Amino acid sequence: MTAHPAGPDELDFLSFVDFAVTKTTSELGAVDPEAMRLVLTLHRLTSALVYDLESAVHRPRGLSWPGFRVLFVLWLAGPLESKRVAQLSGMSRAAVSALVNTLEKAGLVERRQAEHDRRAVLLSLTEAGHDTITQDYQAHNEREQAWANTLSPDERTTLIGLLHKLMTGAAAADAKRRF
Amino acid sequence: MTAHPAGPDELDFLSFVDFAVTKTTSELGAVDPEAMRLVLTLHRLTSALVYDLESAVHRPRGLSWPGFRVLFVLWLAGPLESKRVAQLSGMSRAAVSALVNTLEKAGLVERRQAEHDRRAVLLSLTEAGHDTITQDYQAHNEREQAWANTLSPDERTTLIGLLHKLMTGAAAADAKRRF
DNA sequence: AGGAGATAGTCAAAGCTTTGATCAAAGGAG
DNA sequence: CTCCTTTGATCAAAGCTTTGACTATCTCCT
Repeated sequence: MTAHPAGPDELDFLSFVDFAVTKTTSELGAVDPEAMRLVLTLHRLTSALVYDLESAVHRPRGLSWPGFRVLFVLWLAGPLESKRVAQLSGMSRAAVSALVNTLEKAGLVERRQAEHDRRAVLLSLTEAGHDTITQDYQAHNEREQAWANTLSPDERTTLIGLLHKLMTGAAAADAKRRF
Repeated sequence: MTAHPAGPDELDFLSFVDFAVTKTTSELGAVDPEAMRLVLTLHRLTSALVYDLESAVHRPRGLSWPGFRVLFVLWLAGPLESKRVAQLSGMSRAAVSALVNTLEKAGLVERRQAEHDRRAVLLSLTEAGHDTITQDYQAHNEREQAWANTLSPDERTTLIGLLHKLMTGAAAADAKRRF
C-alpha cells in the first residue's frame, strides 16, 4: 500500500497498518492479512474521525462525545425511557444513568417518572438542550461533509453500502452485543 | 435503506441510522444526508466490531481493548519509547503511562530507562507478554476473519481502498489529532 | 390472590480517558 | 558555559466506561 515499506523507526499511526500486516503474516503464518487490514483500517479511521469531531466541534461547545450522542438521540426520538436511550445510542444503561447526571446538572436534559411504569424514567431535552443540540449538530454535519467530500458521490454510496452489509452480516448477527 | 421506515418505538441501534437521516433532513434542511449516513454507519459498525472483539476475544483472556493495542504495538515494533507507543497505538502519552502501570503489574510489559536519553522510558514485552499477545492475536484474527467473510474478496478490497482514501484525504489532513 | 421471575434504574468498584500542571533532562543561542 | 526553550514522562482531577449487585416494580403463572 505504501511505496517504500517503512522500518520501525519511521512509522506513524497510519503506516503502522502496512507494517503490522507484513510483520504479522511473516511471524505467524495462519493469519488472514486482508481481514487484519480491514479491521485495523476501520478502527484507525473511526478513531481519527471521532477524535476530530469531538475536539473540533463538540468540546469547544461544552459537550463530550457521549453527551452529544445522548442529546442527538433525544433530539430526534425523544422523550424516551432511559433504557431506549441506551439502546439507540449504544451505551449500557449504567453509562446513560451516569451521563444523564452530568447533562441534568448542565441543564440540558430532564428526568421524570414515566406514567405507565413507575420503574421507568423518561428523559427529554430542556429548551437549552434543544438549542444546544440544534446548533451543535449543524457544526457537526459541516465537519462530516468535509470528511465525506474526500470521496466522490459514487464512492460514498459504495462505501455506505459495504459498511451496511458488514453491519448486517453473519458475524455481526453472532456478535456479542450489549443488547 | 429499510423496507418500512420505522417509527420511534420500533427502532434499534441499526435502524436508528435511517430514522435519524430522514428526521434530521426534514427538521434542519441544510444537512448533507449522505455525509451523515456515512459517519453514523461508520461509527456504529466500528463500535459493534470493537465491542465484539473485546468481549469475545480479549476480556476472556484477561486483556482490555486498550491493553491489547499496546501489547500489539510492542509485539510488532518493540522495544519502543513510551512516546512512540502512544503515537502508534493512537493514545495520549498520559494514557500509555497509566495503562503501562496495569500491564506492568500483570507482568506483561517491562519499563526501563533509555540509554541515549535519560528522560525516555523504553517499553518491551516480557516473555509472558509475548506469549499472551501471540495467542491472543491468533484468536483476534479468527474473529476478524468471521467479520470480513461477510464480504467477497473484491468487496473487501474495495472497502479497504475507500477507507484508506478517507484516511489520507484532505479532511483527515486538517483534522485535529493527538500528534 | 400469591409468589416466582424478569425488568428498570441506580450505585459501587475498578479501569481507561482527557487536559493541564509539574519536574527532569536535553538542545540551542549567545 | 549559561540561560531559555523544548521535550519525555508522570501526576492530578474530572469524566465516562464496564460489570455486578441491589432495590423497586411489573408480569405472568398457578
